[in-house]
Amino acid sequence: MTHTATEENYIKAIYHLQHTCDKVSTTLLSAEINTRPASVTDMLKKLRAKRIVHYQRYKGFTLTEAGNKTALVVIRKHRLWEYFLVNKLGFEWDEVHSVAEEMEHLTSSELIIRLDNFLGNPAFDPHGDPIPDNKGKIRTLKQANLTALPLKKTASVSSVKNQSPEMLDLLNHFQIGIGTKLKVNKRFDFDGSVEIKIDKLPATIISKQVAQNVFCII
Amino acid sequence: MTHTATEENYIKAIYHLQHTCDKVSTTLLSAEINTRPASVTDMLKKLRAKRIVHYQRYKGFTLTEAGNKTALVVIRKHRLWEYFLVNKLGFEWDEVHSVAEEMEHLTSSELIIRLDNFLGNPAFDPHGDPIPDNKGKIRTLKQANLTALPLKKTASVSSVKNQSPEMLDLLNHFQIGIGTKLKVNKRFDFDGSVEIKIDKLPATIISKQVAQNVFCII
DNA sequence: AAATATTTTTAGATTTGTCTAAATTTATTT
DNA sequence: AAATAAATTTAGACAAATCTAAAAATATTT
Repeated sequence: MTHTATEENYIKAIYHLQHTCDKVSTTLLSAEINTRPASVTDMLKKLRAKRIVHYQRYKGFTLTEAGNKTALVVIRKHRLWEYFLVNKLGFEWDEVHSVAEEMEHLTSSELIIRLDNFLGNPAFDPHGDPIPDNKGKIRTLKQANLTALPLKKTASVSSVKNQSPEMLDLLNHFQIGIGTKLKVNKRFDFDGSVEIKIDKLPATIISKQVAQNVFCII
Repeated sequence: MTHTATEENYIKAIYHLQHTCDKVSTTLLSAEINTRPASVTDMLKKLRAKRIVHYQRYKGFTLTEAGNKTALVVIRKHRLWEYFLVNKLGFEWDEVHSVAEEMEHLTSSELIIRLDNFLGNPAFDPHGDPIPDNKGKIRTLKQANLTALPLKKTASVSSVKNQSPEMLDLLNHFQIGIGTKLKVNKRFDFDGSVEIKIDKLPATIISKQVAQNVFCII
């Protein structure tokens, strides 16, 4: 069964919200996709008719098995295109999201198979988020942010939670990117800041706010 | 000003039809884009309001200067994506049209600038059709098909008019592609067929129908 | 538990692009 | 030039996705 771009956006949004709260509410989803609650209700009826969501009026909703599968296909496409945009076309991290948002709705499945091969079947997108494989399987990593990492052990940066331009700007300044090897020397209880050391660079201190957003493989 | 994907399809279709007949009719366009004449009339009113077409009821229509510009942007995008699909993702000629048909409506202009550079600013797509540059300029070639080419002079295949899978199949069989060097040895008046010679291959005869579709730089 | 507030849904309207059927205009025959 | 045929447009309807305003259900407060 095929879905419109709008339906796909709803499905993807529900998928993401389900990972923060197990049953999604109308208002929450409406805020996520910038529509009015009434519009969400209308769409939910449509998605229920297509057996994409479990939904009872006034009771919230979740994706069905089919809905989950669809969400993973869309997320796969989104992340593969992000990888393409950054690694082939030279975009920066923070510029690719809105472009990939459009590209994820291209319908050709042959296109995605070939794109995936062209890119070398990447497992993670430029922000470190895992790319579902063509069966919908996600390779997850055990990760910890810089406030939780064991001290004095070299670790590799694997993802960054806040992906805003401001964050990118700061990380560029510290010369931190996905794959950067670093270790945490010390944590300061006063303000939660941490001192980090990257090979060949002088040790620096980064704020708690940043440390909470930078994740490493453990 | 921005246009919907549907509007872009109308604009592109009008552009192409204008190159076969200088004023386009409702029925002709409706056949081209598989809609009913009534739908075309509706869209023409919208495009006229946007100053994309010159249109008087019952009198046919043509693109305005702005309409032409828009058409060239869409065609540029279409052909760049076709180039990408064939030369980077390994699609065959005849498979790319419908995929590019979707990709041409991606809206990011930054994307197209970067794509163009990534591909090496190609001047011709995989079918030999010229790719308008970012100012809308088309580099045209003086071309002649195999029924009109001077005899015994080596020429380079530059484009193919009919781009169906069946044509591709036949051309693959003759080992003719864009850029192939060949010469016409002889034309047969009886059926209009022509004998061609490609370096290192035995001479072969191709039908008039094929010869009319294969164009070379002269 | 009653009153109030919040959330969710319904009802009805709007926009985009399409359709059919009927009316109008233009073109072609006789 | 009248009659017929073909092309084009209008009128009215429909589906998708949205909205506002009002009604209904659920949650929270007192």
